[in-house]
Parts: sequence; C-alpha cells; structure tokens
Amino acid sequence: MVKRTPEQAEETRRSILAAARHLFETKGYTDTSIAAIVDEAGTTKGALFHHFSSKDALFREVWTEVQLEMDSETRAAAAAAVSSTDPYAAFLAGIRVYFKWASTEAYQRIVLTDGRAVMGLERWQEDDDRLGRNNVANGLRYLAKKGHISEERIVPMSVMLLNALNGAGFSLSRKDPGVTADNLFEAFEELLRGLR
Amino acid sequence: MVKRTPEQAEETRRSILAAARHLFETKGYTDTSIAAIVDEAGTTKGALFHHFSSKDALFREVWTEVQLEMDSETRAAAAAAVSSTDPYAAFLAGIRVYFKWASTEAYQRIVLTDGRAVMGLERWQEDDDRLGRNNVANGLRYLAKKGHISEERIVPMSVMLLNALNGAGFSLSRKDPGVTADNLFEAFEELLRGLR
DNA sequence: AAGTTTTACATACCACTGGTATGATAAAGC
DNA sequence: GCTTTATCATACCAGTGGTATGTAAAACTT
Repeated sequence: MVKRTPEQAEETRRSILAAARHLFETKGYTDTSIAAIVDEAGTTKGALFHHFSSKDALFREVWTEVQLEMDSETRAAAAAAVSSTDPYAAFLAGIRVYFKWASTEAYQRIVLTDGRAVMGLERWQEDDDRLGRNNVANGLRYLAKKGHISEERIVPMSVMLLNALNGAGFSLSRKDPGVTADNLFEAFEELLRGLR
Repeated sequence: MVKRTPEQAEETRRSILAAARHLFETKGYTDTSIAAIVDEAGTTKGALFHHFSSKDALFREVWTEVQLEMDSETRAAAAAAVSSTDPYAAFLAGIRVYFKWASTEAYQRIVLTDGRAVMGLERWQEDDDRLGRNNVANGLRYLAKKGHISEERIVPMSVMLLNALNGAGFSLSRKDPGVTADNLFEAFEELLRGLR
C-alpha cells in the first residue's frame, strides 16, 4: 500500500524526525546522509521529501524541537526557584539547567555547532536568540529592576553571558584540565554578582 | 608543461590557498566547491590534491593562517599598551583588537562558525584554544598576580570571557538593536572589572 | 651528456550526495 | 462509483569530494 491514513502518515513523519534527530545528535549534520535517515526510520526518500522540503528544513525542525525542550525546562526550573530573599535565585536556577544542556554533546552538535553553520547567520539570529538570549535578557531585566545591574547593559550583557555559558559547556564536555561543572558555575555566578 | 620549478609550485600553492580563503570567507565551507577554488586559482583539481590532502586539510591551513594573523595583531596591541598605572590596560587593548576580529564576517565564517563544524570537537579543542584562550588566560594570569582575580578562576574565566567576546562579535555584526561596539566593549570591561 | 628518478601537475573516472520526476495505490471527497 | 488527492516508492540526475592514471619537465645520478 502506498497511501496511509493520516495517523499512519503522522507516524512516518515522526519516525523520520526521530531518526534524523538521533543521527544529527550523534554524527552531525554533514555526516548524516538522507539515505541513512530513511534507513533508520524504515522508510524511503520519497516519504522524507514528501514531509520535509529539504535536508535543511528537516534539520530546522529537529533544531526547534531541541530548543523548545531546553526552553521549557529552564523556564520551569527558574519559576520553581523564585525566592523573596535572593533576587538572583531564579535566574541562577535557570542558568544551571541551561548549563547542563550546553554540556551535552547533543545540544552542542545540533544547536551550538551545526545550527550556526547550517542555518547561516540570518536564520540563527531570528531563531536561536529568540529563545536562549531572551531568557537571559529577562533574567537580567529582573535584576535591573532590583537595581543590581544597569538598565542599558541588559542587551549586551545577555549576549555575552549566554555565549559564556555555551563556551563553558564546551569546556566541560571537552574535559579541559582544571575545569568542573561546579567550578564553571561558581565562576559564572561570580561574574554575574560582580555587576552592580 | 606539467612540472614546474619549486618557486612556481609554491606560487600555485599560494594561489590555491588565497582562492580558498576568499571563497571560504565569503561563501562558507560547504558552499565552496573544489571546482570553484581551482577555477578561481586558475589551476586544476590535480594541483589542489597534490598540495593538500583533502578539502578539510586545505580549510585547516586557511584557518591557521587567519588565526595566526589575529594572534600576532592582538599580541602586538597588548604589548604596546602595557601601563604601569592600569594593570588592565594591556589586557583590554588586546581584547579590543580581538573583538574587532570577532566582528568581521570573515573571522566568524572561518574560525567561529565553520571551524567548529568542520574540524569537530577534538581538533577545535587543540587548535583554537591554543591561541584565543591562551591569550585570555595569560591576561587573567597577570591580573591574578596583581591580586585582581582569584587564581583558580583563571581557566573557567578565560573560557567564558573568550566566548563572551565571540558572542559580542556576532551580536555586533548582526546589528542587534541597541548594540554598538562601544556598548559591548564597555559592558565587557564592566564584567571584567567586577571581579576582584 | 645520458639516463633515471621524482616532482608537479592535468585528465578521466568513481562512488555517493541531495534533490527531482514519475508512478502507483489507497484513502477522502463528491 | 467516480474523481481527486495524499502518501509514499522507485528511477533518475547533476554535482560533489576524492582517486587513479598519465605525462612532461625538472632534478639528481653516474
């Protein structure tokens, strides 16, 4: 049979997405061929190109999936950690979760490494910074309202702090000598609290 | 004729490197074909693969070339700015030059974006961090000796600060609203001086 | 000076890639 | 029941990085 019910179609679409995510996470974008994806998904190129217009488009869907998971998890952690005594608590809780993500090979491959190279600068600007950076910016905005940071520094600081975390994730997963997760997180906290 | 003198051979090698650098900088790694490189260089694939073992190897040579230029320029700027009154002066002078590099499309394409994706994590660890991060680490080491920063924070801080600068470069070239070069540099300086 | 080896390419070729065109079949709509 | 349309499957294509082979001139040997 060649035509399926909508549920079956949705299932093949999901299986392609899952296979693509798995391979992109482990082998990277360029080392993952369309043939390998449809092979792992148990279908054919026809199905893939029916559901996704190109390899890039498929990658972007995987990318969005990963980013949304990261986003909801960090937001939840921050929301759960709001404290009336320490204004930094919620922000740092979110940071800690993001830092955990940024230390995984999967997140590095898809979002931090391949994402930039594949989607180019324009796309990466629109999408990535909507999520990661907006969260950091919101955290800083709160600190600014409490008087812990200067208002006009919010944008540049959010850019730099997010990228500092990305670098920290790379450093950790690459096992730089003298670097541990706690080590890095404390350094970041020090960096942040140094601002007045 | 098919065999050239050593000087002629060196010339074709240089022309290939120059063409590759130009195309990698403007179009990126994946969108630059070997055919396009040898076409611009005025030679053939045979010559390219005689001088370079693969497209990756050619890219790595371009990459190294760019990094060494950046390295010598930042070191020179830092050396020229040593001050007996402000211990931060030399470090910040080097940072300012690096920041200028990180704001160019060429440096972003070759070193920050494609470099990671092409060379993978292992290679990028060995090479990139040898240059960029060691310079930052040396700057911080000096500040630590002067008592402006904690000794065991040098490694994690150098990782995070370098990546903060990379992010700042992206932000600037992408023209994020409310972001200027001075804006970012002052924010970085504030970040740095906040450490004690 | 002649012969041999080696360097520096040029050309033809190859397996594989992402993407397209075409075809087939069953579900949905009328 | 007939047409249309969605969901694939297969065959095909231009272009890719890389290799194998050929070739002529430089460099080295005797």
